[in-house]
Amino acid sequence: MKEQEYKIEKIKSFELADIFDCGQCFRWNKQTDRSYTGVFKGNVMNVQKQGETVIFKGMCNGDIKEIVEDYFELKRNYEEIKEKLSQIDINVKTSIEYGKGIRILNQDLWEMIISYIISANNNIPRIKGIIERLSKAYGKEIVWNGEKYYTFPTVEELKDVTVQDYRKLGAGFRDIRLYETVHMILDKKVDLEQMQNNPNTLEVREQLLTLSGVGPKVADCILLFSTLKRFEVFPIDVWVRRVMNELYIKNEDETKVNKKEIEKLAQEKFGNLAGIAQQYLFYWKREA
DNA sequence: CTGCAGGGGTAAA
DNA sequence: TTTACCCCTGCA
Repeated sequence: MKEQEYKIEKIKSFELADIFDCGQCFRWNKQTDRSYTGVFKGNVMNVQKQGETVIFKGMCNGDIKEIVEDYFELKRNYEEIKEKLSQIDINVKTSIEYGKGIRILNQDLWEMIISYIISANNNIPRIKGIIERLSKAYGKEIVWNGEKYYTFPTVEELKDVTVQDYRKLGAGFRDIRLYETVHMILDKKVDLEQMQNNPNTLEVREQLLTLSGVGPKVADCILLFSTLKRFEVFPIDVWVRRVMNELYIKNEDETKVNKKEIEKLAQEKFGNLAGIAQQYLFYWKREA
């Protein structure tokens, strides 16, 4: 672990608020100077933007340039993606103008599984609180600039955690699901490494669905936001249902809109970029 | 101030 | 297809 800094000038498709507040991550917090600080993959990092320059500073367990390029997926050409999606229709185009700086982060698979189980029927401030307390209780401490930070606990670090312990952290009824999923992964009932190497998205999705607390929406979020990086999936929550109904389906009772219908529509319209389109639409509709 | 609905779903009935 | 579930917030 050592303190490092990395700077990128003239960066495109990179806005801090769009990236960190679009609902994909739970451990990045806005600072009083408008920069964001977060903990990921054993690193603590602060990101600030000055004009078209982004400055990354942090306590990193490797070369900061490589860590940043991997986590923010800097090789992915968002200019091209946005160009392509903008041609679909005026709604998508508007949503992209609104969230032009969104990038999907390459987040740890294991962390995403646990985080999105916690997210079920829950709101963001509370989700963040539970994850923070979980990390503080079972993760490793990193001190940086006189502040204490905590890494997300590994599977092994949660080995002896009981259902009651999760309940005490405020996880609520998700306690048993966390416990069961941790043990399914520990016992290799589901093999994350194998999952990471499996190119068949439907197969990986089926495996994720066997985990306790992982239903269709949570599975799709894991597929999209983790290192699995499957951009063809389209997570459907109440907001996505709302925006898809408003823009395209126009059913007077939004709760009656069939999920299958939304999925089909998303596949037809957005194809293998459905997941990214979902992020632009979701962020646009929820913030505006 | 108290009461109550509802939230970025899942699993069991 | 419907319902309960933890806990916090917003609002009557």
